[in-house]
Amino acid sequence: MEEKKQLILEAALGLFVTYGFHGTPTSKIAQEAGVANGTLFHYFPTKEDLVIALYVDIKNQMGCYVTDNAPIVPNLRETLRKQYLASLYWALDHPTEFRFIEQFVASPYLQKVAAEEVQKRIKPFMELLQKGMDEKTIRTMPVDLLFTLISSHIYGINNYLINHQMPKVQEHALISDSFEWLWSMIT
Amino acid sequence: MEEKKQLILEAALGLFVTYGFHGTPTSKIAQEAGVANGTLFHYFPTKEDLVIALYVDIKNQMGCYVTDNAPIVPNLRETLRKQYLASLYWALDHPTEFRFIEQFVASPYLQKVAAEEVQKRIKPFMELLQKGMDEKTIRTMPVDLLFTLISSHIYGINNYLINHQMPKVQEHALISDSFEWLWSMIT
DNA sequence: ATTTTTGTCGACTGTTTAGTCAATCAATGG
DNA sequence: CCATTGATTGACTAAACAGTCGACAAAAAT
Repeated sequence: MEEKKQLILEAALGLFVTYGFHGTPTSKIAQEAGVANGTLFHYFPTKEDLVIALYVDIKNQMGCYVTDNAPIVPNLRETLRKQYLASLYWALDHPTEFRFIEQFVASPYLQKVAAEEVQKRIKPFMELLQKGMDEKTIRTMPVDLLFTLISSHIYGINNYLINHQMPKVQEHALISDSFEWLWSMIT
Repeated sequence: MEEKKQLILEAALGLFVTYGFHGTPTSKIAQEAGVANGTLFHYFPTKEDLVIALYVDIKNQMGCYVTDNAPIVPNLRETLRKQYLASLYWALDHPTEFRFIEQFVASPYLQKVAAEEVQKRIKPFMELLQKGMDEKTIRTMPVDLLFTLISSHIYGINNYLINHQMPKVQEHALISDSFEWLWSMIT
């Protein structure tokens, strides 16, 4: 029965984002999830385990969404564009999850999650970028610098979108434009 | 006698970055600073006050450095370049402070610090960007979107630089290049 | 039918924590 | 030289916290 585990993760997510890791007692998480205190520790031996499990879970969700909705096609630019849009739309649809990720990666918890765990999902994407540089479409630079550049661009745009509510149409136009800007930066 | 206040801020900075806000008891901060527990609360009535004071203090330091080292000159591109470089070099020289800022802005604490406090320092910079758009040098877009784009670019580059140690010469070359990339994105 | 495993509960605990307080101490100023 | 003010101390406390435990229930396995 994984149902309660899910409830705990969901409750933890909301509380962490609102009050921070420090300001969220496990007791409140259990209460919010509608389970007993002990149940929480049955699934997550320590609070840290819970935090990290939540991170891994969310990263997986996002990863699945992107790989499902942004297929790799022959054209590099189109592939990249699809991945870019998919990432942004996922983030827009999951603002709470996004905030959690932000909070997590800025915290010392990040160092507790294995590097491979982080790298695993993004490997195909890295190879895509590398190919783009090999065929001289994309500017030559260390591939993980390029990745950092793209990631922080997405983070930035998303933060802007979160803080400036606007109609869907306008939102879409902005996202579409911003990819062009990104593209002109890296080519 | 502001000396002890400074000692407390310095101790807090190091501990927060290493253990996070939650993982750092006020008692350890006082101990590390070499002052009594009560002294800490004499200067900062609550732990939250301390965290926020530290944020404001660091933001001020950074702001001073940039305005001192990156004068506004007639040429927009050069002015922007100077500000860009100054920001990055400050961040490179103050990795701990930078990490703290990252952690802070991702945390719920951010909402406790008045918006004006945040906006105050960057106002001249915003006006600079607005002027660049008015004279059609820079792409037309909401000015705070442009600001977000530049900020996250700097954050990204800095994160890369922190995680990939390299000789000063190479570092400088990369920073110089990355400004060109940024410039090609926003013009 | 009986044992074993697994999930669930919530009262409980030992520790840790933010914050208090009454008592000194240092400095300033009238 | 005293009075007032502000800085400093560290022992103290009340509350909050992460995590434990023994009991019970439900399901699975034998």
